[in-house]
Amino acid sequence: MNLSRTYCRETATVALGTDVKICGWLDTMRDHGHIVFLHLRDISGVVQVVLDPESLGDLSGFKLRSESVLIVTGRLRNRTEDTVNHKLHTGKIELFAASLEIVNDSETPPFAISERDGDVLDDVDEDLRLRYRYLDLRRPKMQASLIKRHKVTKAIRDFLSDERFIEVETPVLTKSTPEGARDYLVPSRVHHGGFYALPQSPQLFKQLLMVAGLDRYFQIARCFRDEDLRPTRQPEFTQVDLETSFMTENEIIDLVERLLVTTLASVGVTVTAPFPRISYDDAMLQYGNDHPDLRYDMCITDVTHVFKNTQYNIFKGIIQSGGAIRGFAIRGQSARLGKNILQNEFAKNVIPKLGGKGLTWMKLENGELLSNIVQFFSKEELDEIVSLLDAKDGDVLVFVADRNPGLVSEILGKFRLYLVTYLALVPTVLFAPCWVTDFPMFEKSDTGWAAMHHPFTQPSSPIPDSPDDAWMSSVKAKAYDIVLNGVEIGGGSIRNHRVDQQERLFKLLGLSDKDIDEKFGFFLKALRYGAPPHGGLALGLDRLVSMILDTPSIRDVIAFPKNRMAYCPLTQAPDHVSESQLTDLSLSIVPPKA
RNA sequence: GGGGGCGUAGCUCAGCUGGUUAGAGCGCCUGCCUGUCACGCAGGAGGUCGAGGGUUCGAGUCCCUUCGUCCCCGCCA
Repeated sequence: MNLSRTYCRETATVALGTDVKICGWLDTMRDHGHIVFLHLRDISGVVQVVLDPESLGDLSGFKLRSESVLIVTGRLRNRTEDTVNHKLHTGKIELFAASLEIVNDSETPPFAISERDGDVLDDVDEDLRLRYRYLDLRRPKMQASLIKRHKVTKAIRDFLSDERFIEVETPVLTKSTPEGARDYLVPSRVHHGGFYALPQSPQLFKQLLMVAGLDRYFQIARCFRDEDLRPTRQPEFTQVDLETSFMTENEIIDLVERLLVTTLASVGVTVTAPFPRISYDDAMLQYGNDHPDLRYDMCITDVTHVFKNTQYNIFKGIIQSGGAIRGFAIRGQSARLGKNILQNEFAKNVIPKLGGKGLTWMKLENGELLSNIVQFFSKEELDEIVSLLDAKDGDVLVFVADRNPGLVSEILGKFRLYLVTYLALVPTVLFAPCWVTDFPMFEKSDTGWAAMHHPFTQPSSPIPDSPDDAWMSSVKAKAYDIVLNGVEIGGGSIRNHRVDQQERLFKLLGLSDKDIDEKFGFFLKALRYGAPPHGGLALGLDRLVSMILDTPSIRDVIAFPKNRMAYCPLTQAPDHVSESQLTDLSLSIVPPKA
């Protein structure tokens, strides 16, 4: 029989009585002595194979072990009604084996690969999974993740290609530039003492492509940053990097919204454009951070003015010293949040850990505000609070007051997210994207002013000849972040296409003429040759896919990730290199400082 | 860089205020079994309790050091 291969899952749709050949791994086996049932697994799924001495002879000749590689031919037949497996896609049929070839044996794997009855085996130690990643990736769940990632990537490529974007590769060996994250460095053999840097992003190259007139560029680009890792951070990660000429901030936002709507739809996730837009200032006030999770309400409201003339001394003192009072409503949780929890757990325990001094809480029941301190407030004050927070019976109102207004929102923002977990709140929608806009252009650092987004971003107004601190601290950037479910999944900006503005900006950021020339001379030169207005954005592909699949870490959507220590347990990289390699590079290893 | 959790059989874990020979489930090995699908039944192997040191008559358990790993903060234009 010279049969072509059929994938396991597809045997369900092949006509009964057909002879087929399937290839894959031995998933599970049920040996009844004179008859053997086994599940054969390939990337498509699982199908039951029947081994019967009638057709195969003495079965004891087969050394069958889990994860052995088998090629089986035979005839597809119906199962009898009482032997149908409803949990299996191919559960109505089975393959009656005519031949069985054990193509390769397998040692007993260190952890289970079969998902059998839908078992999820994610609780195996991650280090072990990474050490045997090729086995981990054999698990159907992990394969499904990589397949979904592929679909997302393909949808992105298709969409952008249809929108006249051109995919261009940029160098991985490039030049180290100041600011930003720590670079990964690659020593040069040919250029004694010289180092390449791996790109933190293709930022400068994509801008040069705009100068080149490519008009619309994109790349599924690997980026590298040598910083400490997190569940959402790997030393190398993938960005959907794009840049356009002659487009405004609004046009880019619209384009990226359509990109995300289309891409997410391709994997069954629905989001509707336009996405809400929140200014940086509003986000900081209402959610306490610049990446608000809009799946939940509990929006923070400033109520400072309500208590201008309050008799409550704590509030009075804080207002008099320039502080703020803010709060939010926890909807319909009055019954679950007793006085004991609110006072002894939240006010005395949780809020102090978040950096707050205390928590004022009130419950609205039968149209009346109840709390341990309600008697200190006037009826007008209480009525106004109810109105401002749109409080209803069953709501719990919580307030934090502090002399530092920024801290108030920060604490409440953290408390809000704490409550989501504590109360196991159900999100109003599964996927809640939003834009955060109007970022400050600059932020204070230890050494002076730093660019909040990056030093190629255009300020919302031209840089004056000699800007003062008031201008520096108030000017906004033409920068925008895209946030999904409280995670920043991308960000971008309109860039400086005018060389005078870009030079001025570098100087404001404290770069010397020499630094500017050495690090960015080539780039500034390019801007002098007819650089068009341009701007773009980069999306974190790993984060996006991780959110779609709701995995705890982006490691789960990367085929071969590094562990928390930026180490690869599979290949054992990084590793020492030979003396001769070091000699070629004129390097020597200095012992670490004690 | 700071803080926290974890480390006991191949895997996931239990092991109390320190006390005989360290257990369970799954997996693995052997045998039996003709309709199972988390097959079943009978038997078996498998442990330097991460490592080193200390306290103690006695340490998986307490203390110190160290290694590994995960999480939070710093950091991440």
